[in-house]
Amino acid sequence: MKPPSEKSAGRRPSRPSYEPLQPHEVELADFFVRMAGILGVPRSVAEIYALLYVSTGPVDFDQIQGRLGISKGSVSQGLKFLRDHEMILSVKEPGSRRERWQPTPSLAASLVALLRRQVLPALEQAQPGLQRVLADAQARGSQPEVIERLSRLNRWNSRALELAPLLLPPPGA
Amino acid sequence: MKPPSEKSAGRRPSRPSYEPLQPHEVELADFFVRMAGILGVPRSVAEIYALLYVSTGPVDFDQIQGRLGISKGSVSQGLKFLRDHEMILSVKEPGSRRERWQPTPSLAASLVALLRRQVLPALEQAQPGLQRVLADAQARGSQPEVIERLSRLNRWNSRALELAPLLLPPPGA
DNA sequence: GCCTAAGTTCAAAAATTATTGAAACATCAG
DNA sequence: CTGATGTTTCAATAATTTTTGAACTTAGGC
Repeated sequence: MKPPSEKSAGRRPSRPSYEPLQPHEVELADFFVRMAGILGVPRSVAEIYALLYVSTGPVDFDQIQGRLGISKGSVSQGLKFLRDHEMILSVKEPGSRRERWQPTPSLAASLVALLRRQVLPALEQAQPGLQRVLADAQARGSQPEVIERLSRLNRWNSRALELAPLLLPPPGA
Repeated sequence: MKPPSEKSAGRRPSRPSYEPLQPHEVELADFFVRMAGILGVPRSVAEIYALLYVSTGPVDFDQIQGRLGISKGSVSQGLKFLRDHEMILSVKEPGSRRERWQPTPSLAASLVALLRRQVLPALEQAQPGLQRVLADAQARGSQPEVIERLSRLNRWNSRALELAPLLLPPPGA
């Protein structure tokens, strides 16, 4: 069933070959890839997460690279992304420099952190601009309909910013 | 204030020139572009929407093209997208074939429709696959931790599908 | 019924985004 | 310390997405 080119003897595999994803793993990866796509997260990142998610224990760098068949660079960047968004954790074995990765306990929390990072800065940065746009429209006596639209947009933005800390509590809260 | 190359006489402008966006309009467009980016909606589409959103009355094809300085093709595709997602409405003047566009009353509803179209199909399509992944993991006796993760994912997916019609009511409801 | 203004289509070009891989860097076991 | 292992960096390339524009279609005014 498995190709016979694994190891020549009962020796430590100096460059172990890794199995490609099993069908059931591919299925899950596809799901994550698709969901990630909606948020603009690259395929390779979603695949890495999926692999950790279905894996029984923590997975190390080389396993990720080998099983997914992607480059070192991609693995490194992917792990960085997932780390930055607090979606994975590393566990270190004693006498080894190697890090092994596993998903954080709550996928929900991870997604929230992800959204937070994308949406909040946009809302914050937009705030003064939106107010100016509204003031502008009022000053130039635009149609009430337009004023109304812009007011509503401003109210939403403010409310979103107020609610944000409640719904999407930052890491240290 | 305005450039003197507008029209040579009091004649009908055979190819009218359109003003580029005003600073306050640019500001709003930037906001929409950024938000749209999060959902993977192209810049030109967001710009078109922003233009309609700040404009006092319905805007026609040529005005959109002229003021945004983009191609016919982009305008056509952008309007198609916005139409398909029920984000804009056309009003037609009598004796003219020309359509004039304005945003639908509720931006919120528009966004909901947009999300619905992206997320729901993914959830629906994933359903059987996710169940299979879980069954698979159980059959092969994976670690309880993995089983637990996959179960939770399944429960979420199901719940999301149940809730979807309530939170994101389809057009005819 | 024509004929033309209004809009659509879609293949090619441009722009953007993701991935690779080789070189640089960092760390720690010995 | 030092050397090899493990990881990151980043310029170059590949893949993908968006935009363009010219050819085509359609609708409706005359």
